[in-house]
Amino acid sequence: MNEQEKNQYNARARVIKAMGHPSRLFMVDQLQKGPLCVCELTEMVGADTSTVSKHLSILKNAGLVYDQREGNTVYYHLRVPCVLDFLNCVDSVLEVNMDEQIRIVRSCQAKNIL
Amino acid sequence: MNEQEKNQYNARARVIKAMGHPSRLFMVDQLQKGPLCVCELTEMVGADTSTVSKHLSILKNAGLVYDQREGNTVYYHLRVPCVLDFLNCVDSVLEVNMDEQIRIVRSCQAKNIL
DNA sequence: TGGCTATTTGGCTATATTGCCAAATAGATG
DNA sequence: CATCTATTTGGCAATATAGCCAAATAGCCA
Repeated sequence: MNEQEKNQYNARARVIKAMGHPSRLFMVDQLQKGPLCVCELTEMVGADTSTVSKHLSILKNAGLVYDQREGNTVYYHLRVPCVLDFLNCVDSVLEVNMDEQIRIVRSCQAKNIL
Repeated sequence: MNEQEKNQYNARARVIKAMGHPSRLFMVDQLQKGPLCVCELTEMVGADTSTVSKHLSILKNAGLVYDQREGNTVYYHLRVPCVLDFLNCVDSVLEVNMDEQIRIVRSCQAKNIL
């Protein structure tokens, strides 16, 4: 990894890291259906408003969402739609993991270890 | 987010978090071309072997890679190919961010702020 | 202006992550 | 068995992240 590659992977990792948190991932997922304000997301996530606001600013800094003020409520929009495929891929990883777990359990059962 | 949803997003976030590190992302990217041993990856990443080994175990625990021993070298394989699309999506986010930056700079130039 | 609601920011503690060194383990080979 | 190479694990210090409360800010409306 030379310097340029390092920078590139740093930038990429920053975007991915922004999604690597349950609440943030949930919010990104919800925003695919349409924009939501901080108060709605706070309600849905079930955490302190300040916490949700900070999560949103992380997503915003990563370029995943943008905000739009309307009166004194702020609506957040998903900026890049391809994030949907993201979740599909992650779910397929989880599915493979699950299959693997089942295979291991079965093999233990066959050997009478469990 | 009810309890079940919370568990689901925790599991998903764990997989994504595993990729949210420059070195790990780089390794996943490299492994798309084919399996590599720890020593090769260590060389490519340019960090301590123990560091690289720990990164690989994180990827392994997330179910993104699997390992296969051959003599006393261990080869790591990518387990789920869809991760390629992942990077494409991330790059498109970065591209949008870049465009945004340029737009902001231009607008400042137009207003003679810079 | 003053009060009201929505959101952001500052500050703090608890917890998690990172990366190195040193030591342990696994397998090959003399 | 001794030794060598490849890898993993333990331990530690530095740093980053998370989430809450309190305080500040932004925009309404009387």
